[in-house]
Parts: sequence; structure tokens; C-alpha cells
Amino acid sequence: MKRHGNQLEWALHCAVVLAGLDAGKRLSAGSLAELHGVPPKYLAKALQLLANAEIVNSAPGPKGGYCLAKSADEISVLDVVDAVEGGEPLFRCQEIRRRGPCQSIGAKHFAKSCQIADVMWRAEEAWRAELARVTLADIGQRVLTEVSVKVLGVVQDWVDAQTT
Amino acid sequence: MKRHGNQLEWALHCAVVLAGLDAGKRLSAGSLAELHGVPPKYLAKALQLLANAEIVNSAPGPKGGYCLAKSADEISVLDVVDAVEGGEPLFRCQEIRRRGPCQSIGAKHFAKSCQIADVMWRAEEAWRAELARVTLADIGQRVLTEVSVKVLGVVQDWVDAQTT
DNA sequence: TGATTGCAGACAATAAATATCCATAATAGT
DNA sequence: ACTATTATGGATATTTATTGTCTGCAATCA
Ligand code: FES
Ligand code: FES
Repeated sequence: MKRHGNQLEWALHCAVVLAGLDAGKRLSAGSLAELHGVPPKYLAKALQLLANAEIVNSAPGPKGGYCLAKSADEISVLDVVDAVEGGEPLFRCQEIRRRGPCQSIGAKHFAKSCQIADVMWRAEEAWRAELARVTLADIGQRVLTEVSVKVLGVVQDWVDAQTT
Repeated sequence: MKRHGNQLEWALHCAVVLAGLDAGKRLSAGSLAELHGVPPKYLAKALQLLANAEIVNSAPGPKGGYCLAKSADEISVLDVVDAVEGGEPLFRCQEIRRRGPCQSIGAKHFAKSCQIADVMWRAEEAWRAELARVTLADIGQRVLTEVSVKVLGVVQDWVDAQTT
């Protein structure tokens, strides 16, 4: 089976699409999957993560589907990333400094975190800070000014057709 | 989102240990593996990546092993990360914006990169900048001041025993 | 020469990501 | 009340990435 891509990219795109939706309207997981050309059942899992994180609001039944749970300027890209990735760090330290000849040394001598992990985590904080600084509203803004009117029109028409 | 494997932690620790080595001395892959309590044959793969990236210098035969290829203040943490992870980006965009109802639109309408990928890559640049700012010498410095003398002594003695 | 070590590639095992399926519950329209 | 639509959560299968091992070869040193 074809390799489709990653949940994070899907979730971010869905979030931005939902941010551009008219108030009161919703899009189903199936519609969002078709729009992005990804497997519907699997995308539904990603959307569930967003729903659990209270980034999107879900409703079952006909006319159900997803919409943003709060205004687009209250949702950062980091919120979406953490929701999908479970907030796990990029760098995972397994405390290898305690092994080998050091494994007999008492834990009290290793109070602080490893200096190497420190560096990696500081960098990760810089990454997160950058993601926290951008909201879905910011991206929506840029999309409106930077994406060609042709693409914008096709997507808008298609979304309108789905939400009638 | 790509997460970092354990090889990175191993490689970083090895690099810092080599940075603290007396001039002219070397440590074998087996010794470094024992010091960190990791599988020797697999650690050797990581060390080969560092050697290919010309971060460490390798020598075969008895008295062989690894030492830094340049001075510790010329090697950034980013250099090691890129060597081990192959310089691949954390966020991989699969251009899902071109699928679904948009797939019939000509490629010329999609000239620039996706606004979402832009955000992710800007954040990644912040991460890389932070890693580029720190050198092995910086870490060595911090280790000397922050790690307990007990641990420092055990490691130093053990390294001395390996390099006689 | 024999022992030690790094190198490269092939291979096997394990973990993680990707993808599907199903049973259940909620909702809207009839 | 009935049906069609949709989200949810769990179970499961499939594919890919990571982790780990093995072997043959070349370089080095005593
Ligand atoms: S022990 Fe994990 S990064 Fe040092
Ligand atoms: S198409 Fe890949 S991030 Fe938008």
C-alpha cells in the first residue's frame, strides 16, 4: 500500500482548513481526508487527538464533523504538534552516563540532568518557542495573501460543496 | 515528525569523552561501548558516521581507535547531530496541499513552499541555531564544573586504564 | 606472523508508524 | 420509531525505521 505521509502534516493542514471555515459550519473526517488525499480512517485518529486536546470540537451524526474549539488566534502550532505527538521530547536521554564503570556510583552523585541532554533540551525549547509564537490565525493570514487565487478558489468551492 | 534515536545520545557522549582525552591518546569502539554500556558493534556504526563526517579520526590496529579530528571548540553539537541523523529535517512535508480537488491544478500555482512547512522549518532553524552555538569544548567545560568529583574521578581513572 | 582494531555490507530482530476493521453511541431528518 | 450519517475507542494488521548482529577484509603494531 502506498505511503501517504505523516499525521502531523495532516493535522496541521486540517487545523488551518478548519480555521478558515465559516462560523457554525463543520467538516467531517471523510471530507478532510478527501481534501488532503489521505486515508480517512487513519486521519480520523489524528482528528481524535486534536479533539482530546480540545483544539477542535467534534459532533456525531449527519451535519456532524469538526470545527475549531476556540478562536484561531488562541491555537498555536505548538498546541497541534503536542496534541499529535503526545508532547514527547525529540531527544530522549537514556542516562547512559550512569552505565559501565559508573553504575556502582550512588544516584546522589547524578543529581542534575546530563550536560548533553541539557543542550539538546535547550535547543528543543527554542524550537517549541518558535512554534508557540505562530497561531492558526497567523497561518490563515499568510495563506490568504500568498496562495494563488486559483488554488484558494478551488479549495473554497470544494469546502462550500461539502458543507451545504 | 522524526524523533532522534539512541545512537545520537551515544555519539554525543563519545564525542565529549574524546574531547576530554589527552592529546595523542585514542579510545577504541569497544572501550567507548563498555564505558556507556551499549552494544559495541552497533556503537561502531555511529562512530563510523562521525568518522565519515570527519568529526573524529580513526586508526586501525592495536593502539588504534578514535580521537577528535579537530579541536573541540571547532566541533558543534549540530555537527554531531547532522553526522548521525544524516542531516534530514525533523518535519517532512509530503505536499498534501496538492492532492484531492487541487491535484488537477498546474504546478506553477504552487511555486512557493507550503505556509505550514515554512513554520515548521523556521522552528527547525531555531533548533539548529541553538545546537550550532554549542561546541564540544563548551560541554567539556560545563562537565568539569558541574559533574561530581566522584564521577569525574571514576571516569578519568577508567579512561586512563584503557589508554595505557 | 598473530593479535587488535576499524570498515563496509549483508542480514536479523525489534520497535514504531501507518492503516484497516469493527462494534458502539450520538445526532439529524423522516 | 426508523434510517442514514458521523465520531469514538479498541483491536488488529501491515509497512517502515530503528536497533543489533555477523562476516570478510584491510590496516597497524609488536
Ligand atoms: S546521559 Fe543521556 S544525554 Fe547524557
Ligand atoms: S503541504 Fe506539506 S506542510 Fe503543507
